[in-house]
Amino acid sequence: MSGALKDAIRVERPAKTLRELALDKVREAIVNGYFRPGDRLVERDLCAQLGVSRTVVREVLRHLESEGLVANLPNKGPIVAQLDIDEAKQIYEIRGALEGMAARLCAERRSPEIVAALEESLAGIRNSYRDNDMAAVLTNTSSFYHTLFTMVDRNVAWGVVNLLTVRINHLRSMTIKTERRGIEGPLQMSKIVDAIRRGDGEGAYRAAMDHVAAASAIAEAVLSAKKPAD
Amino acid sequence: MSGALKDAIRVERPAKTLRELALDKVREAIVNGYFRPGDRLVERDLCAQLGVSRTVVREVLRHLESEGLVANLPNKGPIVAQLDIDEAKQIYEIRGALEGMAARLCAERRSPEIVAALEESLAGIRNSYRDNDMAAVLTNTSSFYHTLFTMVDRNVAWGVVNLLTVRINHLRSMTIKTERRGIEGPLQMSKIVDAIRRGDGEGAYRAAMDHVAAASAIAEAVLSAKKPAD
DNA sequence: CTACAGTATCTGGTACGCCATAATACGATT
DNA sequence: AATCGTATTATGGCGTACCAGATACTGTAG
Repeated sequence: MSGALKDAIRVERPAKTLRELALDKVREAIVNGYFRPGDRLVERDLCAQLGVSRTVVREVLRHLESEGLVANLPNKGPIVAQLDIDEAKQIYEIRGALEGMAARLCAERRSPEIVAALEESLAGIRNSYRDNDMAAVLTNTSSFYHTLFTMVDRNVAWGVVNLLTVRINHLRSMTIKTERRGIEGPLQMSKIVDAIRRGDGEGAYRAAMDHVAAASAIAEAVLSAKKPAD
Repeated sequence: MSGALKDAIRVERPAKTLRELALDKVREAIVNGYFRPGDRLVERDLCAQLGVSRTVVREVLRHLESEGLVANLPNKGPIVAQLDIDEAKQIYEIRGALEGMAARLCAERRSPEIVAALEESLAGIRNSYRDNDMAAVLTNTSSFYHTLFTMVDRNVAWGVVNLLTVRINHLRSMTIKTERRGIEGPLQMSKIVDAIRRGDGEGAYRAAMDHVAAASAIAEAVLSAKKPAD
């Protein structure tokens, strides 16, 4: 029994540690707003709510801190990180640079598989918009970019994008609900796919940049409209 | 006593928690090779070596894990992450995209302060090369890029670059020792500064990309020359 | 009504113990 | 002697209890 075959019969084990489960739970809770920005995250309360020990909770908080989802006030403890408008714009800008890079690489590869995979994701997004299922829009959008990166073996960049994206997730869920985004969003993304199909690296780069730039502009509008009332 | 004045007399406290100190120590130990890639990081041993409790050690390991410096084998525990050549190339590529972006922004701002600050860092690098002080070369190079990002208020991107850079740190220390790097490195960086000085955004972008591309090529050569013997 | 002391709350940190698992060594059985 | 089963050990995962220091809150005395 040699090499790759050995993995085939490997027994699938849960393998998830309690800490990982707790991490996912808390991250999810933050991302979809169960914990609001600025909320204090009291260790012992989390212990009770999650049903795990302080050891686990502390490790989870450290992890989320290094992800930028949680901020730590000295001698006061962790709170859900606040997202200021400048930081959000920076994140969109970085995503633009990286997604543009990935789009260019996809275009230069001229592979029909890539185009097919991207179109499948895009169709999923259109369907989700039609069904008004905003959660599905988000996951399908993620999968679109996931294929964009992984098809050209850029998993590190994908990891970075993912890391940054969770920090602006509640913004994302607001931007996609915006008027006209249901039409313009998929339109911009199809421009990316078009450029990739015809092997136009520069065009794919620009199209990807345009798409996040549009999202950034909407996010800025949403955010500055909300903050003054805050 | 009102407002800003209150901070003036504030007693400067260490402020660094024990965990942060331990984090820095371990990261440093990994980055400059005290712990080699693949080494197991046994919690209880680290407790003894660092003189802290297991709780702290565990939090530190989690943090380094999310930084990509430590990998966790299921049921075996943490080891120092191995760096494969493909991942290194991806990291250099991302740095190219982000540093190029920052350089372009610097050029577009046309501010003499930026040029002055960059030239100061560059002079530091030249001096360090002349003195054959490789550690100083690294820190000065970091400071060069630090100013590149912070002068245009791109602290998030700087954070990303920093995060990625630690993962290839031992590569960096090998590339700068390479023949001719002491001449070509600063030369390429001065091209970045030149482009910024004349407000040439596209040129600055290309120059920054060229610089990391060169570093990437050297790193690839170093890495592929070393791996077969491994 | 203000100042101050006491108290509750919470994090940062430590110590210790228990359990599960993996690997290894050891011993027994055929 | 080879194989199989069983202790032992090492280690991570997890939980609990405790203490010190900082902060926020509160009630009381002047």
